[in-house]
Amino acid sequence: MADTSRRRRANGEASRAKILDAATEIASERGYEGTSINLVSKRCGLPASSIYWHFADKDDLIAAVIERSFGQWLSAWSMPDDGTPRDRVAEMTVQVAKALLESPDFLRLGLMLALERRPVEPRAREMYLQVRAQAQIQLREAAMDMSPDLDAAALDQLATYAMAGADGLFIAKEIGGDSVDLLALFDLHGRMVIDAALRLAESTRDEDS
Amino acid sequence: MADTSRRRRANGEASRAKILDAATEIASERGYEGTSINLVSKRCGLPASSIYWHFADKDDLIAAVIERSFGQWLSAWSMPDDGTPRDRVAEMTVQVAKALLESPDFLRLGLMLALERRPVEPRAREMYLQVRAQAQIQLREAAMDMSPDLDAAALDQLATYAMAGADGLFIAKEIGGDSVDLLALFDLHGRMVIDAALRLAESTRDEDS
Amino acid sequence: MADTSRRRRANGEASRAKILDAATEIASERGYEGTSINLVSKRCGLPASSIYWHFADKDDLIAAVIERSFGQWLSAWSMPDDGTPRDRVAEMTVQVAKALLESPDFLRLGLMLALERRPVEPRAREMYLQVRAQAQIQLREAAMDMSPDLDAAALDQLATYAMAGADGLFIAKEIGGDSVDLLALFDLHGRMVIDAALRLAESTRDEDS
Amino acid sequence: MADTSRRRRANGEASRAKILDAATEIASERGYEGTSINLVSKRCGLPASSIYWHFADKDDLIAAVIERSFGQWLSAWSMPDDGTPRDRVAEMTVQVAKALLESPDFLRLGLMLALERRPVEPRAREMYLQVRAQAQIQLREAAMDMSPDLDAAALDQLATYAMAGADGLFIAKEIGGDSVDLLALFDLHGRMVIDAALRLAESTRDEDS
DNA sequence: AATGAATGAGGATTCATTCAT
DNA sequence: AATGAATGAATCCTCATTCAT
Repeated sequence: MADTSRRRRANGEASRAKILDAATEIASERGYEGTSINLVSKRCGLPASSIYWHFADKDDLIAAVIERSFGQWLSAWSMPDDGTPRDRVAEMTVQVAKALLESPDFLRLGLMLALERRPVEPRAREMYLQVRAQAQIQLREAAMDMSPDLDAAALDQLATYAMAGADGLFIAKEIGGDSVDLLALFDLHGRMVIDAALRLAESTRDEDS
Repeated sequence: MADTSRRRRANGEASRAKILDAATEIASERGYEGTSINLVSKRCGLPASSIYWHFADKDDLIAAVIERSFGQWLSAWSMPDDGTPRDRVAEMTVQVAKALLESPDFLRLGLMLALERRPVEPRAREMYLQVRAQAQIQLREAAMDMSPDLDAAALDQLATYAMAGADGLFIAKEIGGDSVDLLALFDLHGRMVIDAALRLAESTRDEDS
Repeated sequence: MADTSRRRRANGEASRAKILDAATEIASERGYEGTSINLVSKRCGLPASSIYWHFADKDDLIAAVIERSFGQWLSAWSMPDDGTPRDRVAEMTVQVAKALLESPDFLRLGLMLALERRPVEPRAREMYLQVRAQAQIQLREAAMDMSPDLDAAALDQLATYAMAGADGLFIAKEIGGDSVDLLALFDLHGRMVIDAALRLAESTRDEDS
Repeated sequence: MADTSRRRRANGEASRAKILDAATEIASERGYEGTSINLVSKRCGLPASSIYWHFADKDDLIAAVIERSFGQWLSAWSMPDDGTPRDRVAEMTVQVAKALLESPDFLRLGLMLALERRPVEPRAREMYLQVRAQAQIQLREAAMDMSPDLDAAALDQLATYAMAGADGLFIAKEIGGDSVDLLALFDLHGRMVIDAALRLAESTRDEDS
């Protein structure tokens, strides 16, 4: 009896989660426009009108998808803080690669949203871009940690290049499927980024002298 | 009178072009689902039914968009065939970067299509993936040209990495806008790919010995 | 504790009043169909389900609005019982005009309900029409008081004309806003009604002779 | 064959008219909110989506209802231009009364729209109010024609009073049905308005002396 | 006395597509 | 070569109402 009442009370949250699960699946497969409320309703078992009890509108729903997925994604990797800078970059690279493999939904939907340029920008796109910007800052800090001599522009370039590689490899994996060895490619990318840091540091020194 | 009839004939192609222009704009802004025939009709000034005179259905229209955009994209760059391998890679890198800057519609739409995973896959997606696969083969050949010692797996990896960088940098430019110096990043990427080729060649030799 | 429980008890009435306030506002702005429970819920701050605790259904709610508004409206004026018949008519006219100015909600909603002709007639419409019918009887009695010689048909006509003027002037005020001097127009109307009574009395005598 | 093709070509207009007929009926019975596109669709036999070929949206549809009804209404009466002013007023009064009896839809819907006070005012309301304003101007001119001595304020008052009477009597007829002799009441109203003109002229003269 | 959650029916509107001309 | 008109299915979302707590 106590359980029943607890379950009843908790149903709100449970339903919300069921809706978000369904919406995440569908949105990461078909993008913003392709995610119809009806489809979500069928997938989660609740009537469409119930979705509107939990979310103001479709925009709100998909923004919530990004928000929740972001939390899960964040918890999947963390900046290591011991070892040489190189070791730490290598470790981080592996973590990011694994995170990409484990929860591709977030990135796939995010990239689709990011590529769109519709007149009224969905709130979800804005949220995803903010998340990306934060990640970029972390990458820049890691770059600074590794090559403290680099100037601001070089750090930006490095961080952008590092993230671009991650995005591109993710897409390669999405398209190529099992024929793509994401871990090996990320390993290569990690080493390339370290090389790039050295190269940029060199050219910085050259300019100074 | 003769002029009029000639113009009438010519209008067929002109209308087709107007429709494709509108559809390209919209599809590269909003993806496959977001491109409604009605919207295209409004943007190109022709009634929706006229679109169906020129194209069998929506799928056919968007496939035609990819087809035409691909032609334009192809004509924007060509594989150089003189100089050292390094020079040729560098030259090609610049050309690709410039082509991305000049006609981003093709890649933007292509990537959106590639990321989507809907049950009935649009013909346009299939077309884009084929184009991509061809490009990958060319990249592999360029890599073999540059480092003839590499084994098949290494060549694949290199071509995949080169293309991933291009995709990722394109996305960075799309999101970052003017704050991203695409040419400089592509230049960096070109050099990184050459380095990677050397590195992979080294490790191949190490394994052999 | 005693206070709390008392306040809890009192909240019942207070909530009911808050709901009725919101419903009155909305219904007099948008009519029967335009008054959605959700809108009322948002305006009064109570959840929709709470509205159903106080009222059986939407029909019941709007009927209650009419009922309460009618009470307020009634208390805003009373039939004077001294002076000459003319003075009493004049006094009543002013009172009605003032009541219209002070609480236009009742009449606005009432007239909207009266004009509608939907298959299932709302209870509120029925209530409003009854109130109107009673008012008409009172007007007829006032007319009889003033011109005792008039026959039944003339009395009906006079009462109808008097009320029609009031309705029409109310509408003029609603549409014209500040540019309409309702008191002056009601004053004119009052005098016209008295004239009409005399005129009808004359023609009655003419027919008799 | 010629007939068929003509009819086919004319179908657009015919469908538009069928839709407007149905919408007029429903809107004048149930007001703006009560007029659902689905109901109109059922009444006119065309699918709901066809209504959107002819009208941009519901607002546009109901505005078109007012526009068309207004044309029909206008053609139902015209200002007479011979006889004494009194005769002309009397004649006009009869015409207005008959027009009210013949096409009550326009006025009923118009009054419902006029009474509403919703945040975003329907275009149809705006149109009805413009029509009303024009009618008021005509009434004012008739008043000036009859009592040239009246000052501007008195003319406004007179025109407002005349129109208020018409509105009020229309409502009385709507509510009272057959028990209300609209022609007799309008006749009374016409005479009252003439009396009022004299009265106002008198008081104007008094003030002057 | 109140409310969070749910729900089926219906709201307006857009969809891709067809067809007669 | 083109288009006005039509159409059924689907879109997002709101409706009045219920019910367990």
